[in-house]
Amino acid sequence: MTITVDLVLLTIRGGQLQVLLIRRGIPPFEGAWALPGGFVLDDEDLDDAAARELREETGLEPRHLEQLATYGTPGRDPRGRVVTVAYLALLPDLPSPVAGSDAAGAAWRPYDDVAAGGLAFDHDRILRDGIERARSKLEYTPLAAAFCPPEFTIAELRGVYETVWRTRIDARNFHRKVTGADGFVEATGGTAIRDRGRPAALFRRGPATLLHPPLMRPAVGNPLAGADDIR
Amino acid sequence: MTITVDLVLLTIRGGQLQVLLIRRGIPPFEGAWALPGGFVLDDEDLDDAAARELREETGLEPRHLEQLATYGTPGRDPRGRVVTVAYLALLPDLPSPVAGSDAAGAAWRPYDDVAAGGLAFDHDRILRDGIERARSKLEYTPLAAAFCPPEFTIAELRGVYETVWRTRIDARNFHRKVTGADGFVEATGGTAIRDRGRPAALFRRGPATLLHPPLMRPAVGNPLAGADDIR
DNA sequence: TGAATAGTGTCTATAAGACAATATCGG
DNA sequence: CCGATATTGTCTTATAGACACTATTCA
Repeated sequence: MTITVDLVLLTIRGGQLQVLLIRRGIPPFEGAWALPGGFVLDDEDLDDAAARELREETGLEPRHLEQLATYGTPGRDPRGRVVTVAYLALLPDLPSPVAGSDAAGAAWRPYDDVAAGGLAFDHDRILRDGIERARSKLEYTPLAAAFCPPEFTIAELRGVYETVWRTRIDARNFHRKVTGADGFVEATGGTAIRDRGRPAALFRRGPATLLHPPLMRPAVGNPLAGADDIR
Repeated sequence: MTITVDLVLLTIRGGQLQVLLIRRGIPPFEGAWALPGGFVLDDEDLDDAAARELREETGLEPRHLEQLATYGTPGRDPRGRVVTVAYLALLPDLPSPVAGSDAAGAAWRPYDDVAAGGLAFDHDRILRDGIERARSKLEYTPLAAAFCPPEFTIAELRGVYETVWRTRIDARNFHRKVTGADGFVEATGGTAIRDRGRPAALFRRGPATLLHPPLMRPAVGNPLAGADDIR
């Protein structure tokens, strides 16, 4: 059997959640969009393979990279039995769209434009699982900062939540909650004027890795949503 | 490369969290304890392979079986490059310890006796990850019922939390919270006398798959615990 | 000054946790 | 009745969310 890694690379650009996709130049699924990925080398750890792919596609060192899940349904790749280990990475808005990419057809695509389906292989499902992982991890980890540059304002951090969760959050309560949560963010002392209005204090990510208590997104209508038993 | 599945099978017996282990009869790690597992067949989905192993080891149909993570560090198996997809299953206390097992040396072992280490391959780490997954999923899913028989009392459900979390929970507040959470448990109408005292009402698992709000274990001292970035 | 954004204070509804009180069994 | 466990109720405190208010900038 063959082992590959596939990457769900997410960022926020222009107020939209975007995902890095590659336009396939060869069959199968020629011309279709796919998640970036590649083969795991013979003597390479899975995490290292994912980090290497990330470097090759974006020219970036991993900031947050975590294993998502593994997909191995027979027939998912028409060329033969391929098991893929999917990884999720969250990136700040990059200066150049895809710096240093070795894939000619790489592009950031708004998730909303892609969510309807049409990706190669089983990448629609992998992408959906990655989005859901990101959404839920914002609740109980300080991961939202991974979408931000090293120094950011509370309003920018709030924008991450609003974009990923597709909700509107009260700026004042959010400010109190985030600055009050132990180890979530640390003031740098600096300030910045992002738009009009009073300058905002700058923060960097704090040392916490878990939020107690979590920042909860509003309850999701019915309590039966989100089944995640055996796939 | 070779693909295997390994199972972290957890149950609660005698007030202890226990894990199903197999004593290895052949090298490598001959004589050591290991997680049950086996090869993924050429035309078999990963989830199906895990379910098949579960049946072979316990004679049971899966009640709760979920993918845990995938481990593929070169050298983790001295025989060659083997990538293993680990699964987590939660089982009620079984009548016969390991009914229908095809592995002669299978046994339930208290997690506390095994947590110190000594398992074959990288199974110490896989087991630890499985335990942590179970602990955290009790918070925001109704999964604790997977440790119980089809009908159970609230006190038994509370015992699951107390055992897995190693905490003591106020029986009265727990009762109110669990019976009040929408879709967590449903009264069957029956009652049962488990020990001395007033008979307890029997419940079965409800339709909810997520708890809103979650049942939180007490905050874990420092906020830096629980890192789970790239491994 | 006025518009705009940042940040603080206050109030209220809700939930969590402590714990009293009542219910129902076996002996 | 007594001891034990189940279940309900009450009280206190903490937190979430709504929203008034103040602060600081640019135009």
